[in-house]
Amino acid sequence: MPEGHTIHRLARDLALELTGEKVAVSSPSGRFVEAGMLDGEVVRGTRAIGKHLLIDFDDDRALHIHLGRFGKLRRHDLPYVSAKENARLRMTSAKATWELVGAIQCDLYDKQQVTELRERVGGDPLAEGPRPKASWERFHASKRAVGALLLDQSIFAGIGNIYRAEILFMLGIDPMQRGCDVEKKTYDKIWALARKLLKAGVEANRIITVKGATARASRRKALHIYKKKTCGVCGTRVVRTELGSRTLYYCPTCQRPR
DNA sequence: ATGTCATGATAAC
DNA sequence: TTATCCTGACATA
Repeated sequence: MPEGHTIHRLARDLALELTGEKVAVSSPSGRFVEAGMLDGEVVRGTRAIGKHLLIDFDDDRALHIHLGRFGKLRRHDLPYVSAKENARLRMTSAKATWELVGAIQCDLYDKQQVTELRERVGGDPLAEGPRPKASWERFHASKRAVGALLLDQSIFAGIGNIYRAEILFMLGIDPMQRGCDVEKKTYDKIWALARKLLKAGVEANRIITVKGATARASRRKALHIYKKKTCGVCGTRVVRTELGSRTLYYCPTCQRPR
């Protein structure tokens, strides 16, 4: 299930099996109407921008996918024969078949739409190079709670609900603190930790934030605070609340207001 | 069989 | 703020 790390990992894995390949593209469910326009075309490459996945074709066209909360892009060995016809997208190269189910978006973008996507989505901690200034500016100008800002994709593209909880806990930040009251130094720490954790997430292909937790660790052992009952550091009962219209878990002792 | 919950985002009020 | 879209796993009955 997808936060930014999942999408970046998919971009990497898909590239291995699709780039330079002529692909058969169809829409078994019929809900990706433009599938036929890509059928038989050659994939030029793949990219992740925050939680958005782009699969590039000729003429600056790109297949744009956003998994939302439920979406999955599943890989199948060849030959793949499906009993179910619920996939919105099926894409087969000489190496594998990939099927898309449950996504919130799957459409064909032209160059202009890709540009608009880039403008709409903010700095991605997993992107190379310096982070965009606009990220801090938006953050610093906001009266909204930090806990809400971490989910704002125009500020931190790729962070989702689990990473939000883990980052705030690991840095001891009160989720209710207003963005405009957060020091630059703290913001920098958030960014750096997001990058580190998301990178680890890409490698493990899952979210692991506890140092030393193995790739097979249970969720309980892999995470600090998300869905926990008590704080592993101080034993305080973890607060479960709603912030930014998502469930937030935090420790009122370790993440005390300041 | 039915209910609940989930790592997301947007349009409409 | 809310309603809505997307699917599946698991719990409960």
